[in-house]
Amino acid sequence: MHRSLDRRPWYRKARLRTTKRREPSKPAKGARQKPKPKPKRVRRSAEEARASILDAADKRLASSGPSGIRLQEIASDVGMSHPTVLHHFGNREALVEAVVQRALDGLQKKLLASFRGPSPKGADGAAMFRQIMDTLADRGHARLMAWLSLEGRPADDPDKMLRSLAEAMHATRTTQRRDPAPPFEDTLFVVLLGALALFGEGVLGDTMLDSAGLPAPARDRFHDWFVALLTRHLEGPGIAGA
Amino acid sequence: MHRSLDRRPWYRKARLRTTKRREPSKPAKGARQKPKPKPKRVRRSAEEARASILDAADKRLASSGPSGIRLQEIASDVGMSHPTVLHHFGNREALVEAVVQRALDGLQKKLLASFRGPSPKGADGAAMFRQIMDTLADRGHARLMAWLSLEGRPADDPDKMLRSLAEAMHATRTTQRRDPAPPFEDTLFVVLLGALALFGEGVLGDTMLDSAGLPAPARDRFHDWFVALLTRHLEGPGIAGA
DNA sequence: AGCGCTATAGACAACGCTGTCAGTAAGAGC
DNA sequence: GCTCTTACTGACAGCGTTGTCTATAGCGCT
Repeated sequence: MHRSLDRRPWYRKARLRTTKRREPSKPAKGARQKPKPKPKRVRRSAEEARASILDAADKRLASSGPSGIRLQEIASDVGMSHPTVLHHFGNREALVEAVVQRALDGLQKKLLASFRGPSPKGADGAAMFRQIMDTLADRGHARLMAWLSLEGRPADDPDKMLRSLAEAMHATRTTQRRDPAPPFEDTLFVVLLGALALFGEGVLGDTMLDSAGLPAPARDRFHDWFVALLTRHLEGPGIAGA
Repeated sequence: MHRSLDRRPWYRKARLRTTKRREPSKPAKGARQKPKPKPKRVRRSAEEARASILDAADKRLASSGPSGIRLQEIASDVGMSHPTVLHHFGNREALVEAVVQRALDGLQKKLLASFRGPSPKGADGAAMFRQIMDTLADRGHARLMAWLSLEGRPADDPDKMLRSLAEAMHATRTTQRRDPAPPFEDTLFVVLLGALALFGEGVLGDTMLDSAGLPAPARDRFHDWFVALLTRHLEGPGIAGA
C-alpha cells in the first residue's frame, strides 16, 4: 500500500501532466550500497527557494540572456539540484518567464520613480534626464531589453510609458514659456530620441566610444552635452519640420 | 593495401586533430541491406559549397544571432548533410567566425560607401545622415551588432570609423562658417549621438515607437526631425558645455 | 514520539547538437 | 576506360540539457 504519492509541488498541483509520459523502457536497475556520508540537506521554505532561484536566474539573464539560462547552473548557484528548480517552477520556460517578468517590473518601477524625479511635481528637463540616464544607461537594463527584443519576446508596455513621459514634459514645457508652444510631437520626438540614444549607449556604449576614439571619462562629458542639447531645444523654438 | 585514407579537407589538412580521439568503444555493427534507391548527390565546387553555406548561415545569424546557428539547419537549408558543412569549415565555431566576419565586412563596406555619399567630396550633413540611416537603421545590421555585443564578441573597429567620420564632418563644418568654429568634440558628439540613436532604433525601434504611441509612418517624420535637429545644431553655435 | 506534508536529491530517459569515421560517388585528367 | 581526388553521406559516439520518477529527510503539528 503506497503513501500519498502526490508530493505536492507544482504549483499546488491540480494541473494534469502536460508532457507526455515516457514508458519505462528499461527496468533501470541500480545497485545501491553506498556509505552515504552526506545527507546534508538544507530545507528552505517554498518562498525562500523561489526567491533564491529567481535571484540566481537573474544573474544569468543579465549576462547571457533568456536563452542562456541553464537549470543546472542556476541550481548549483543556489546550492540545490536541478530537479528542485523544476519542482518550484514546473519547467524551464516558466522559470524564464518569471525571471524576465520580475526584471521588467523592476525596470519599470525604477523608471517611473525617475519620472517623478527629485523635483516635487512636473518634470524638470535636465534633472529628469540625468535620472533616467542613470537607470537606463546602467548596462543591465538596456542589455535586458536588447536580449528580449532580439530573441523575439514582445515586451511591449501597455502603459505607453514614453508617451506619458512626453505628455508630462510637454505640459511643463508649454507652461514655462510665453511664446507659442511647439507641437506635442516635437516633445515626443525629444523623448524618443533620448530613449533610443540611452538604450544604444547601454548596449553599445563602450564599442562606440572606442570607435570614436574617446576614453571612458568622455562618457560623462557626452551625457552633459546631450542633456544640454535637449534642454536647449526644449526651451528654444521647435524644429521647423515637425 | 588501403587507398588515400586522407580525404583532404579541412582545410587542405596539415593540421593535426585538435579534438581528442574517442576509442571505438562498441563494435558498431550495422546490418546493411537497404534497397538504396536514392544515390542522388549534387556535387558543388568547394567554393560554391562554402558560399551557399555562408549564405544560409547568414540568415540564421540575422534571425537568431551567432549562438543560434545550428549545423543541421544550415545543412538542410543548403540541401546537404551536416557532416558536409563540417567538412568545409572544420567545426562550428569556425563557421560562425567566418559568417560573422563576412557580415561585418559587408556592413563596413556599406557604411564607408555612405560616408562618401551622393555628394562629390566632403560630407554634407543631411544627405549623409540619411544614407547612414538607411544602412544602419536597416534592422539586420543593427541587430547583428547587438548580438555581437551581447554575446561578448569584441567586434571593435581598428579604423575608428566614427572618429574619421567626425573628422570629415568637422572639416566641412569649419570651412562652411565664418564665426569661430565649435570644438571638434562637439562634432564628435553629434556623430556619436547619431550612431547611438540609429543603432537603438534598429534594435528597439518598433518597441519604442509603440511605447510612444506612434504609428509606423511616424518613423519617417522622426528621421526628418532628427536630421533637422542635428543639422541645425551643426550650423548654429556649439553647446556651451563642450 | 509519531505522522503528514513537501522540499530536496539521485538516477536515468529522451532528445538535440557537434563531431568522427568509413565508405560512396561525381568529376577531372589520363 | 581507369585512376585519383575530394565533396558528400549514413551511422554513431558523446556530451549537455530538460524533464520524470522514486526515495529521502527536514519540519510543523498533534
